[in-house]
Amino acid sequence: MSIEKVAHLAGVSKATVSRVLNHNPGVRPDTRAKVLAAIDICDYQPNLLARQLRTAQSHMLLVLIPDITNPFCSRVVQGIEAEAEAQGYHILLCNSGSQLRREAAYIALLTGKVVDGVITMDAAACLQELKELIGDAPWVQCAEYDPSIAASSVAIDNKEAAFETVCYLASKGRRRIALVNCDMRYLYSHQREEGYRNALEKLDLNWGSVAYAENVSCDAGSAALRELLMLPERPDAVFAVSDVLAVGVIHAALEAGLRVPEDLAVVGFDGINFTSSLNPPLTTIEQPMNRMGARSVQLLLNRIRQPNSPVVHEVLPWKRVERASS
Amino acid sequence: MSIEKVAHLAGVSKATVSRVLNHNPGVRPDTRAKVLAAIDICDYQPNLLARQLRTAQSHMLLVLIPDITNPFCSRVVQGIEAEAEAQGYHILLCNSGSQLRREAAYIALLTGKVVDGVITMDAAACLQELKELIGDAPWVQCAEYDPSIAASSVAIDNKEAAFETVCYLASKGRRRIALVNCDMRYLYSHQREEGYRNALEKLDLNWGSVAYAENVSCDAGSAALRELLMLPERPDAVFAVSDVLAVGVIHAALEAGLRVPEDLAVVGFDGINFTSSLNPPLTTIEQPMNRMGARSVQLLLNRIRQPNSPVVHEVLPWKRVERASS
DNA sequence: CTGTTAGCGCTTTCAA
DNA sequence: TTGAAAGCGCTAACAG
Repeated sequence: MSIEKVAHLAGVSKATVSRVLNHNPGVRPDTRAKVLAAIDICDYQPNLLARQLRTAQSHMLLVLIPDITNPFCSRVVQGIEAEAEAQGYHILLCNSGSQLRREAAYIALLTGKVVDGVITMDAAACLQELKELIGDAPWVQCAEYDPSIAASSVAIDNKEAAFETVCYLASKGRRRIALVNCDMRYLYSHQREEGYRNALEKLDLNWGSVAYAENVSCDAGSAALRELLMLPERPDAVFAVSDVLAVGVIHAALEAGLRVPEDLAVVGFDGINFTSSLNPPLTTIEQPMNRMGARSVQLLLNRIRQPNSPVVHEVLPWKRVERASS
Repeated sequence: MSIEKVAHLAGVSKATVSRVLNHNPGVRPDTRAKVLAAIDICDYQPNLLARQLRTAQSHMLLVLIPDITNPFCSRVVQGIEAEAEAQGYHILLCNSGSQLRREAAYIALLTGKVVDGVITMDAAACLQELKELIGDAPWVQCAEYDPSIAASSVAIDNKEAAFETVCYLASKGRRRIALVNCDMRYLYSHQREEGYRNALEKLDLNWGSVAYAENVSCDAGSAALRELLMLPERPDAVFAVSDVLAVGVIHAALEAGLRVPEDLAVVGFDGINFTSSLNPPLTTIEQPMNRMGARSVQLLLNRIRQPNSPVVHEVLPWKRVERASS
């Protein structure tokens, strides 16, 4: 089932079979027909490895994600996959848990020519180490990026989104607005906290408080709220930097006998699917997850096709989705 | 940076470099040292494509999933990925949306030797078509399988789980137990419905009703409940074949002014993460998602390493997790 | 329009 | 213990 057998069967040379396979013009119709018939008759499947080795491109993209079970990540991956497929590329997934050892194993595939480029979603704090491994292979940083690294990025304006969210809550009459943040390895946690603080200042709100969740899970969100509820003056609104945390916040609030939104307004971040089916439905800042993924692929392919195309830092729009929780 | 350059630099032959690379015994220590030094000096990275072509194995596994944003799927993928990595394999992800065209493009990588085997999570109804494409390449069916296909499978006993769940609800005093099912392309939807009906019969419950959700989403779950609430006699319990549907059921129930569980008990299926942070927390039938993924990898590797090892249909245990919704 | 030939970079006999 | 040489299956000059 190699190209040579097909050539024999069709009574032509390997080169001609190759031409037919690659839709090369300049093959006489009847020759083409002979070849096609031979291919059909022996159910020939080209060995893609050999082709990739020869052409020095694999049409595969590596995607490094900290946690595929995080709904935000999986939606972005969906966008990546769809766009990659549309452009004739396949994706190789590494669910890294942000463990450098696992990532290194996958990045060896990059240097080993098994993939043509890489998209990362790792926390900004890991990016310098990744830089060491990736070198200057084609690379796009998605959602999280390190401004000092010369690789393109796709993200939203987190500072602005956070600023506007606090203003929104204030406009609803809230005066004690707390932030539920996660750990500071993420660029977004810095940026959203900065937006939060700027807004408090701008609005002359003298009450402010930040609780840090141990990780991005519902339980950690609940724990963060319980912490806030122990304050001498309780918050009347919570802005959580992720929907998953917000789910935990609402859960703990109801458990503590508070009404949402009457006693405590809650706003989340990301716009993952099921938040509209919570009780109450969650107000959130929606990120264009599919588009972030798709755009990352486009920038990466630009880079792959024209290695010295400029690095770009793309900022995509976000959107507030108002629901009953605020 | 080819193996040849390294050989030159070290003053040995390509073969020797290859031996060192593959930790082949029978290389004199000082020769090895020379080679290692040369590798280091020119920062050599082996071309994995060439190696794969030569050895005729890629150490890559293809994973076909209908929807990566479905939390059940992403948890299984997590298990697959972890086990694959532990065994020195990488995974290539196809988020197919159950579109045969997309799957075919990925399966070409199987026949094209880019991957060594495939794990599918597609609905049973698609499996015969996939069989055509996959032929007799190493294949494991995960969660969904077609008993008539000669490929191994990993799943739970859905009929039993559904049967027991209805008995459990009945033991809590429920008498009008409805089923919220999804479309019947899935094997599990048949099996769980069968278990449900068997239990009604066994328990002499003469009230029974099934609502079919259009797809596996919260909204579809809500719609299904609304349908059930229009019945002359309303259910006092709902068993949903997926947690995502159950979230929608609870949402619609509360919206309709019902109390959960007082007026309506709700049980879900799968055991995805955030259901314990709902209000009320969801009772569910937990599937061993990580383990299902991991076991699939093991069976697949058995098959890859010993092509005529027997086909096995593995049945894993499930577990009821009782929470406040029932 | 088609065939011949030379590799892509690696592993693996077979000899020495 | 090491080297020479063949070849995995394909594509891409270069001739004809």
